[in-house]
Amino acid sequence: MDAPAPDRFYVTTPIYYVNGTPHIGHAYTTILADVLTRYHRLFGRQAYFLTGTDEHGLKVQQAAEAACMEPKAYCDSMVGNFKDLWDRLGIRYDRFIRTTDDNHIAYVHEILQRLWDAGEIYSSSYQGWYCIPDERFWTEKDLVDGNCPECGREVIELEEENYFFRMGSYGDWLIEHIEANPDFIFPETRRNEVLGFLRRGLEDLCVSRPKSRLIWGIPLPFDHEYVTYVWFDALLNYVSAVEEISGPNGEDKWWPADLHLIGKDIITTHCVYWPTMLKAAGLELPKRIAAHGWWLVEEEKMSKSRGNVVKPLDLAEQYGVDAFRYFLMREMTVGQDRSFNEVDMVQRYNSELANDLGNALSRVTKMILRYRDGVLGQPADGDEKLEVEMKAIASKAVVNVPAAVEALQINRAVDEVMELVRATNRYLEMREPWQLAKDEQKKSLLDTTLYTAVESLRLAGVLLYPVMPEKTVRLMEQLGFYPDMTGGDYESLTAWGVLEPGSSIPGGESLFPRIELPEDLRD
RNA sequence: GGCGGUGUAGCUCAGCUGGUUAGAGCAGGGGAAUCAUAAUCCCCGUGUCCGGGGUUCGAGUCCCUGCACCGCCA
Repeated sequence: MDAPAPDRFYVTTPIYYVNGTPHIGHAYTTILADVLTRYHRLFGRQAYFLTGTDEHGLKVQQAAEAACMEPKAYCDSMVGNFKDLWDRLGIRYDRFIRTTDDNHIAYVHEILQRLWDAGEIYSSSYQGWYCIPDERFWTEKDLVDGNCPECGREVIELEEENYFFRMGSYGDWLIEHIEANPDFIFPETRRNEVLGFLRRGLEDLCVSRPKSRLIWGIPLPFDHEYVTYVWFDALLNYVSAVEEISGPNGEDKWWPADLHLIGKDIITTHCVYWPTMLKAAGLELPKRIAAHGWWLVEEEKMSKSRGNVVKPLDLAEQYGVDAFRYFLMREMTVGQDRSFNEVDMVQRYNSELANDLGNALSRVTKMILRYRDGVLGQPADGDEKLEVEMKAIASKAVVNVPAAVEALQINRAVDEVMELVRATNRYLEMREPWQLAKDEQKKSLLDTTLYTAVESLRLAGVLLYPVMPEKTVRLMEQLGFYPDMTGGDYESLTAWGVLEPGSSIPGGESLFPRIELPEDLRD
């Protein structure tokens, strides 16, 4: 599917179960979506970023009961946990969908009715072994010593009428689709897993729950004694959210999504259930589904001085949101697992953000202030070797960053920028502007040097903006550059020589002050 | 047990369709410089590229096999 880069980018996160407590996994997925959205806007595309909460299901029903609340009111009280966190993490989504939203419910009804009318859903009886605490059916052969294979607890035999979606009839079609579209599932290892799963044969999917077992759900439009299976409800959010803004004639069309970001735990629902549902409903399939890995959080040593276990999200408060975002994007290869710990984060911060980037900005702005009264000088016309090299490295980053982002290699994109930053420090050592400043004859070369360094850092700021939206804006401001980063004209933003000679370079406070590693983490 | 993946410097990892003396960042050692956030820059690696076979003029890179770890399924 080598389609040309679309001018629109629609990205989704999973909708998070409203009953849960947000943790680093949620934060990572959502930050990644935010970063991708900002990158695509920077590249000149329109972008739409959807996240939200999944609010139906037995656990919510029970938690609400325990709290003596109506389920919806309970959800209302919980949803802020996510929204507040996203605000604190600098995340700007375009829509926060809740599966209890009226228009979502209406859309789920519409699709269910369509599938029912088309004979894609049928009624049948189902017999199996049911684990009450896990809300799951098992077949006879699943059972371990007659108990639930997942939790080991007792199961009861249950037979009930239910509604089934003819998912099994789409197995071959889906295999063909995945084979014909190598990018459909990312990374490849997950793609192989899904293919392996499908080749073992696909069964129909139970899409209903009798109200005797579950009340808190979307009623089936054709049988009010049942509610919709939560996943069937939840998955449809990706379409329902943008369906309502598509305009009367679909002129503002966002579906199909360009990218569903998911964790590796929900691959089957997204890579099997979801495409077959869409196919049966006559809707287009998402362009790509990317499953990322986990942040493995080590059990931090309990320490007297700290008193309790450090949670990753606390580090965002402690060291700054942008530093936290930087670390997550910098360290994680999308698709793989990664361990998270504070020492690594502090070291990465100090070495790359404080020593390399922050210090480069500091030395350059202070030299301009000191040698040139804060005014950017005129670079020489003719390019000498060092300047030619500097520009080549910069334009390499300008080219490689979009390619890396496109390939979901955010860590590589960041590395490209850091190479530019390191090259800037190297360049300064070669030119030694502090020596040039001592000699009136070398005034012109001094100006050229400072200008070249400023432009390099400005570009680094532009290219890192999606990862660190707040810090990079301050970086650019310190260089007297005040672009509108919400839209984006990539070419003009990243063109060499955007800053006018004679413009003032305000400088400012240290962007990334060095961090002292807390006592109890040193060794 | 079946399918898939991974195994490269102390650490984290790059190495596309096989081709010059196997690379980067970090950490470590030495030096230079002093504009800067005691930051920066330069120099320093005899690594069994997991082991063993094989294909090839030539393999970290392909094939077979063994081991270890991981994932999905059972």
